[in-house]
Amino acid sequence: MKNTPETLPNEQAQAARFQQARDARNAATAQDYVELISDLIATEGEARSVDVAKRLGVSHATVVKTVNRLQKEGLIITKPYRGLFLTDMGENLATESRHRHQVVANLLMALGVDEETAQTDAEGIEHHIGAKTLAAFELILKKLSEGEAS
Amino acid sequence: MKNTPETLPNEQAQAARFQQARDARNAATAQDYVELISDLIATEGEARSVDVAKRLGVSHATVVKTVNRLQKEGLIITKPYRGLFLTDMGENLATESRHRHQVVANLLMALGVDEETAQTDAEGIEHHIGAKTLAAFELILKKLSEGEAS
DNA sequence: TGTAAATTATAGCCAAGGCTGTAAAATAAA
DNA sequence: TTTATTTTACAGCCTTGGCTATAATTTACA
Repeated sequence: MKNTPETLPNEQAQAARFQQARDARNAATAQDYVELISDLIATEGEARSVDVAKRLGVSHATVVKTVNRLQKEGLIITKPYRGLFLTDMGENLATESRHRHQVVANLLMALGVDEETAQTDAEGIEHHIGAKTLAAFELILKKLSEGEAS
Repeated sequence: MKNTPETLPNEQAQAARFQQARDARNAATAQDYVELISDLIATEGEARSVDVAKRLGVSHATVVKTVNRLQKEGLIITKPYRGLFLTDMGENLATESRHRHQVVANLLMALGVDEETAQTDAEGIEHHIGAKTLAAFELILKKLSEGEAS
């Protein structure tokens, strides 16, 4: 079970990788919120913070605080007692995030992972998929769907 | 570009997914530290906090603080001016994390992603790969390496 | 209409993980 | 041996993202 490398990557390169992972972690919250709000509006007609809290599995106080921040950042609009809405920027981010999520989940399932596991792991993975990796995933899925007479 | 779902997942199920993603995020730091310390010891003979800081791309003060926490958690041992060491628990976590990292990076490359991108994205993705998904990835890689006369 | 329930907001707390700046200790070099 | 450099440690600050408890507001119902 010895799997240590013989050499390490270049110092700056490695630091850049970790930095990118940290950036992705920090961006994840905003993506989760706008994606969920967009989904709630699409399926339920409205997105109330109570429902966001329930679906994220956090307290409503946490949601209120985070929503306030995302509102300042220009992603969300709140109409008190009338639910949460997305700005154009928020809607664009939601669409993009949802797409990444779907691609990741579909790829995992194509690789033999069951749906529930795929959905769960995709929830974390999606935030760390760069443009190149996303393109590679899409290409694989396209190939598989074309040659689906396997 | 409308990709909204018609229905939402079950509320509890969705909350559990987000919770798991948050748990993975929280565990990521410890994994990054022990993995890097283990790699440094293997390749350089020692792991000093200065080098950990440089390779993570954070300040040394941040490393000191985090190392103190991980020491309390029983993963790391510090011998001042003699570098950082891993407990058995830390070594086990490092081995496991490194393995996951390698599997993820190899799979990305097998799917057509270039090495640098694979390494970067793997740095974030690895923390969100559950046992089932890891097994699926390993199976794919095994199949590919067996039928490598493609 | 008036009251109960639901929803939203606020206050205050905590831990993690960043940072800068300063101090101390050990090592290396003059 | 003294001095300079490197390494480590510490103090104090910030933001994010959690929490509970309490308050305020709105909606819904009796």
